[in-house]
Amino acid sequence: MTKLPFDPIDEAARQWALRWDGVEQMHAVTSLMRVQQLVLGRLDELLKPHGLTFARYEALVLLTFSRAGALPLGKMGRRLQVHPTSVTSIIDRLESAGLVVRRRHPDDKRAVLAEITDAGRSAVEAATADLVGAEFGLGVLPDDELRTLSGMLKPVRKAAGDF
Amino acid sequence: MTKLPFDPIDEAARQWALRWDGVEQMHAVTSLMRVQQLVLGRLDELLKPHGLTFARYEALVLLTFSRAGALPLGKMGRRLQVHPTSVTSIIDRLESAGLVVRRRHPDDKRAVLAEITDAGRSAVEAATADLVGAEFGLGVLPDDELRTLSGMLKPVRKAAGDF
DNA sequence: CTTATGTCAGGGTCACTGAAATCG
DNA sequence: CCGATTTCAGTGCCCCTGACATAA
Repeated sequence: MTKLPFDPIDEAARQWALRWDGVEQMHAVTSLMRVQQLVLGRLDELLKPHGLTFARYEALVLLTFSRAGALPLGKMGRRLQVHPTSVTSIIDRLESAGLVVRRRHPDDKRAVLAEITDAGRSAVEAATADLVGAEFGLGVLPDDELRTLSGMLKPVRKAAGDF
Repeated sequence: MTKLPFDPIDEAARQWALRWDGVEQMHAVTSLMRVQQLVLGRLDELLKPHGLTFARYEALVLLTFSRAGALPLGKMGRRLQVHPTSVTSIIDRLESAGLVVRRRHPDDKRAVLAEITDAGRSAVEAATADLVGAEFGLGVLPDDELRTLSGMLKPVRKAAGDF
């Protein structure tokens, strides 16, 4: 992964404009993909010592936010916007690591609750400290730009039917 | 994937602020991940009829931009910012689909050139028409916001050592 | 009976590590 | 010998489809 003497996306956009429409969209989409990859890579690197991936970390954080420290898997999937089978897989691995336990739902016998353990809570705290310390890999952007960024991405999520 | 009656990221940020720092970063990172997933899903959906994924489409476009319609695999990897083994895999599949052929480099016998075929050029044109027609899944954002978005993402790429 | 919940099997894409062969 | 280029084997991650058993 050598450093290039120029911005590869700017260069691609320059060539793109010579034959096709939508340069702004193309540049933004390509930038989005690349930054997501870079940031996710950095976060996973930070989370690795804690035995977590970002997806598993998000699930653990969601449980931390729930009053009982437990949620049905289906509800977690809808909140985290991930596929039902992915939730099963994520909880499987968190359970193997002892950060979560599966329990039967007291009222609805179809449902399964994922409940965070003490080890899970410790892991979330330690991992969060590392992520916050590393500014989530977005340290180059000031807070007002971060708010602008989030604000511009929201209509995209809304248009896609997220909420 | 049911629609939620509220924004799950706003809700997560609200809870986050009650116990940890870095809400702006957390909100931006989560939004980035989600939007990337949504947009990539849409693009892959548009590209599927053409037998392409977004990664393979990008490789094909890069070849279209080269003067000879051919580039060494290593150079493609650096331009597309993907792992060397991923380039091999991507070219493997493009070659199976008849969109690209492998040739020996005339000067450097270690290197392998990927050369786009006529079928490859047709596929790029057709796929591009579909992507541009769908505004790359970013139709809700006006051009000036797209430029702002790309402009804010660039320092992140630069800080990560992309160029 | 219909719908909702969760699990499992299986396929697909891509990232990465480590090793190897080839050649400059 | 060192380094660059490419390939291959294998692992891990996550997404998705389809089928299934269970229970509301």
